Amino acid sequence: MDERVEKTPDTTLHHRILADVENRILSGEWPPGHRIPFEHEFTQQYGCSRMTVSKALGDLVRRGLIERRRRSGSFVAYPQVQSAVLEIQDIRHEVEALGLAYAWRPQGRTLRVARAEDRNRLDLPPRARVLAVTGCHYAGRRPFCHEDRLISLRAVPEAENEMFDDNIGPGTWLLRKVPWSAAENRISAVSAEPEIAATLGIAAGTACLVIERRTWTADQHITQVRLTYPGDRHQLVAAFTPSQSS
Amino acid sequence: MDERVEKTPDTTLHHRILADVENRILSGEWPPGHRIPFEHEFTQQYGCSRMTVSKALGDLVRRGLIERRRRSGSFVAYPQVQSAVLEIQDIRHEVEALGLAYAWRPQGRTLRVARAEDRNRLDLPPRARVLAVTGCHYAGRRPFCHEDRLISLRAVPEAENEMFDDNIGPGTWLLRKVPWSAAENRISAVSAEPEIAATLGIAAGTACLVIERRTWTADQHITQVRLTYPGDRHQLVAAFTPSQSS
DNA sequence: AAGTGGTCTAGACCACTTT
DNA sequence: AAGTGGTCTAGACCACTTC
Repeated sequence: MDERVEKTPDTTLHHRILADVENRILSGEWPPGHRIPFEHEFTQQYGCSRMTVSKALGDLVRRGLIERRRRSGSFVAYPQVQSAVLEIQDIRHEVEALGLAYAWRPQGRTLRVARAEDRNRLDLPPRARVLAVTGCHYAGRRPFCHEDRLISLRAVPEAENEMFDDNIGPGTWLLRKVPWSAAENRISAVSAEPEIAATLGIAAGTACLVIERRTWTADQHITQVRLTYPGDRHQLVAAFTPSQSS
Repeated sequence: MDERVEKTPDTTLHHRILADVENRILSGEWPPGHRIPFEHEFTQQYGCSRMTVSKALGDLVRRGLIERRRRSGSFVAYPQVQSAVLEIQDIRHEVEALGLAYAWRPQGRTLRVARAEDRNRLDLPPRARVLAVTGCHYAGRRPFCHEDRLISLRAVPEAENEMFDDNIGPGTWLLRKVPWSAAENRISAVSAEPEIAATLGIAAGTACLVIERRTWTADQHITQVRLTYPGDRHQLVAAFTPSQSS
């Protein structure tokens, strides 16, 4: 009680408010459905302005811990949907982060007018031209992941002259060439087909983790890729409610 | 230019700023590394205060589209890590959302002092008591997902008297009993073992999607669960850069 | 030394929703 | 009708970083 302990904030005020409320929720002191204090009550308790409280509570909404309703107040949310954050790296970085040498070895490269199957993967207009690329990513000497990719030449015309041979995979190449994009990932499990199994050096039928990703910019689809990982060697980790925000 | 067109904002100002910047980035007009205008330039352009600009740019940082550095400015980020948002539902809701009847059928229930294997799954002190539960979730008449769960009786003592028989799976039960929690998910692919394959009605060795989830509250571990989905029937969808925020 | 973003204030008006 | 949260302002001080 003596000595000005207030000297070292060491953290921001809105972060302290956020952490305090979060602890009360995670400890069970404030169960789901519980009405937490109003903004003006927090301002009194912490001796701060409404905006500071508002920022903290807004972050809690973003994390899914509370819901806010006008005229009613703010309530602890019922945890029905867990929105987890999944970090998806570029494969080159993924491999190098493991301390292994990265390599890309191309297998096939086909230029063609989009078939019905292609247009299904990429949502293209009729007669659009696409580039289909297959190959394998290596971590050290072991196959790491098989790639089967479709690139829209309308979105990335430069790809037509690119051979993807000198250890630069199409994913890495596109990352440099196409400025920014949004994506959707679908994750599933499949039994490896014979050709892919041979590439990966596993028995046909082995369970594999498959990530299918569609990527687009503001107005058009760029690429669709099907990445096949040997299931027993790869794990995706998604942490829910990470400790950081703001 | 005539008529006050300013009448209908129809959206908030900070959201308009955010959308404008996002479009410039996704269209490629502002490539990675590009320095975007300073806050005070935005305030002039939009005729607003700094806090409004700050909120918009802060949201863009959260989405991973820009990075901000003091004294230097704000820059379009290099898209190396895609942090995708994965929505993980309670299985009951997942099934009912498909318009199918949900059912839970228990298979095994064992009360025991934690073995080494159990303590590895749940990070418990020696001699802690745990409840192991196995069973299957059904969508309509078809098996939907096999569950293999470990519950810490230290964290949830009431579970000792719970039988999990009347269509309330342990996940749903825990969701009601334990107020709020954080979790970590690990996603991988495995070949179905004979017993699980029999439960799911698939051939042994079929590729399955496995989600392993550990859940804890502020201070202690609650439960660990291993969910096995038939790989060809289930997909996880993770959207990157969703259109909403704030 | 100067300029950036990070934080915060003490107000204000408004939209929405429940009473 | 009243009270909540949502948005916004026009300032302010500070920390950090590059100059």
